[in-house]
Amino acid sequence: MPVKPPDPPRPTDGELEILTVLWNLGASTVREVHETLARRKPTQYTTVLKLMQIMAEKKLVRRDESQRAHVYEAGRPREWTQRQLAGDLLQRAFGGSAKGLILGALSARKAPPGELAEIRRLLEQFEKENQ
Amino acid sequence: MPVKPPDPPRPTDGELEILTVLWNLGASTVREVHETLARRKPTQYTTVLKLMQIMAEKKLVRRDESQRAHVYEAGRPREWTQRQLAGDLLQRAFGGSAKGLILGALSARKAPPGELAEIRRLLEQFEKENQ
DNA sequence: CTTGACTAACGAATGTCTTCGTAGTAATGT
DNA sequence: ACATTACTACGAAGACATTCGTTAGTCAAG
Repeated sequence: MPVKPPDPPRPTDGELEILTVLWNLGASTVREVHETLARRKPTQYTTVLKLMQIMAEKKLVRRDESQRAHVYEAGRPREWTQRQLAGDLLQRAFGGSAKGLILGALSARKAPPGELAEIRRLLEQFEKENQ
Repeated sequence: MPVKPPDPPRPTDGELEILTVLWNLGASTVREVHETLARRKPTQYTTVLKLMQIMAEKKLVRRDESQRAHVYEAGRPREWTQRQLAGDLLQRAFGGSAKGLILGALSARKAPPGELAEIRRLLEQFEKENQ
């Protein structure tokens, strides 16, 4: 019987920033991630390195050590992690009420009308699936 | 010129559980919060007390010390905190895309058709306001 | 062969979150 | 008055999270 690998834990704030870079760039070295991150805020190279090493232990990223400069890749696709995070907040802060979470999101940042229309289409999609 | 009180920080997981109890019960003593919490998971009284004391320092809760058993109250209404948390996750994990967050939430937990209809009404409301 | 650049690894310091034991104090009952 | 109960306050321990300095290995150029 195959053993199912356990889900990696919820990423911390710092870890999520690195994952975002990896999702945007694809598999990258520490140097590439550091360069991207350092553009937005001052960060030491070894800080990024250490964080990514820990993330590898936690299985938040995969590491390819075949090259001298190890190549890191996000362990889960962006959508999977986003679903986890949304579901987690949904339970912890909204008692499972998707309506509450959506109201909170829309109140926090007024979405432009174009996006609202997209969201409406998304919703119709879900209603169709669930009928 | 009046000084605006700074926003309290994002509550941690444990703090959010306590806030949820306070929002449900209204102003309460540590004992009341502990009793409610202990029903769901084993927790020491002093653990809850300590957490609530720290939350008072952080202004996450207000404390009325006029009675021997201090009375605590959530520092911000539930909706305000929910909006903060939703907005925070929106920025950190979804690059500000409300559509992404909503997709994540709906994928994480299939909402019943009744709730989907409510969400659609909510959306129409927002489209009306934004036109 | 030596030097310098690049990289991983490690250890330590600091801060935060969570938990719990202990002490002191006020209220209550006998 | 004394013991018991109900609180608050405090300190410390353990687990993470974050940051950074230092060391050591590898490689290429001079």
